[in-house]
Amino acid sequence: MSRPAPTPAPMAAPQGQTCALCGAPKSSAAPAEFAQLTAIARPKTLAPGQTHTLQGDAARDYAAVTSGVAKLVKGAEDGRSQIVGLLFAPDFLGGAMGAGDGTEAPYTIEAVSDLTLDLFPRAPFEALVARTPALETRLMDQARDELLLARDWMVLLGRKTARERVASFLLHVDAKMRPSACACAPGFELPLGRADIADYVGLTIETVSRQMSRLKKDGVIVMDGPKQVVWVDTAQLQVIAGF
Amino acid sequence: MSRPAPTPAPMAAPQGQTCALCGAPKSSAAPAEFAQLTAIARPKTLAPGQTHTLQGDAARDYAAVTSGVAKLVKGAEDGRSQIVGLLFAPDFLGGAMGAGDGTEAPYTIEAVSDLTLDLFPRAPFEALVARTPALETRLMDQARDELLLARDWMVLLGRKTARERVASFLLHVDAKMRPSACACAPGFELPLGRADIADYVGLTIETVSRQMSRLKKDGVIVMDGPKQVVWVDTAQLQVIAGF
DNA sequence: CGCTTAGTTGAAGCGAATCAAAACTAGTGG
DNA sequence: CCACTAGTTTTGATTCGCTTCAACTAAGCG
Repeated sequence: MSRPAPTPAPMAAPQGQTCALCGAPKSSAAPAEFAQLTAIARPKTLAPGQTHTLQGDAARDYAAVTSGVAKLVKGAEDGRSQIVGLLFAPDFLGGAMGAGDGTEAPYTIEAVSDLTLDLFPRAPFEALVARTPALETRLMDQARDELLLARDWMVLLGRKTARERVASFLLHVDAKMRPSACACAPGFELPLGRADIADYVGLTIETVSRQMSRLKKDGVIVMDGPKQVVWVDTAQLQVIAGF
Repeated sequence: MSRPAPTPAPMAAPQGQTCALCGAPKSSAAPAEFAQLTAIARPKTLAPGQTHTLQGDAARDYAAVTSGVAKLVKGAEDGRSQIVGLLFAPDFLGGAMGAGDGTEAPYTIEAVSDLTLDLFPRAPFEALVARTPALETRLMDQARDELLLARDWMVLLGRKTARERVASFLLHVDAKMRPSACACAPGFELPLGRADIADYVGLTIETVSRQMSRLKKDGVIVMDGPKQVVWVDTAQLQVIAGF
């Protein structure tokens, strides 16, 4: 859980990303290799709750998150659903499409917060990748990172207690929302509501709430309202989160 | 769960794979593009329980399973462990190594049955991949398939009941062990013991055993001893396994 | 034949889900 | 600014499914 993520090179950063809290630039400029990406990018904006792709639809374009947070959701006809991944800027929606042409998308992509995407039409994107080895490498790296994260999450879902899951989740969001470059307050805003957290860690809303209350009571986290995390004892959380 | 897997081209097949049950050839000959792989392959044999790589070790070589079944295991210092993937011939151990050079392996690779591997030393393998686009594509496809499977398993671990998990597991093994080409008896041998099944589906040995007994009692599966599955009602299992 | 290991079955305990209701937050309009 | 409402979060009481603990059975092997 919570690998430090060795400063991921941004996939596409037309405008410089800035920290939502302190306004400091979040990532350095995109390497020259990726400049051509911006040429074929088409921007798209989504409000919270809106979906970009539905599970079962044909996958049309490739896409990258330029701001906000999106979730990948699976399952659900009888109400049960599981979030299989969260996407923060500047993540790329790589594995989000099925194999070859016209295969149906394996999960629904939904905006959690206000979300902006860069869409890359299939044909020109694949052509660009074919003649840009550096880009292909990045794609491969992202796929590997996603796989490692998915498997970490398998351990969480298969073997961890409710307390451990919530602690792990907080560490994960902390790492994603507060890059080392940003030196603002030692807290962050939760981009997800309790229902989404529950879907991500495989618990119910009530259990998540109870565990959050317990962490507050134990002084491991300090909050201001249900979404604003003012302070976290990272070391302590790591102990609680377990292996 | 249990996507039909559109006849995966074998990664490396020095000798033709044969069905463990009926001896029929399991997969067609390897495409010409992959012939050079066999040139750099070094075979390795492992007995059940032996490990190929330990979680935390430096990843040395790439590898492919040529026969038998291997498991990828995570976690474990306090006894809890989770199997994050099973490898059947002719699977490739792609995501099994960390990033770049000398990064530590993210999980332990252990033989479940008698296992034979083809090892590919890092340098020549990467050189070969760099000049063989078809191979690179195969690698990418495998990574994507593994990611999809890992996320299917996240749904299983996060949201399914014990009964659904065991049914899903049986379907998964059925699909892996009984390729459509093989027309032998409508059963298969479980390559894993109850303990490994439990680690894979996130339950305890006892619960797995109970659910298996229930499936037998309900007539959904017929067994001869604890490992030999004589017959399965695939359609019924799919209903039980849930979405 | 005893020993070991794997699997099955039973009884009791516990952690998370479920059911239910109160407290809080945010948005809207008087 | 405050009252009103809709949605979210928190808290409590109870239930249920899985785990835990424990005994027993079956198969492999010196």
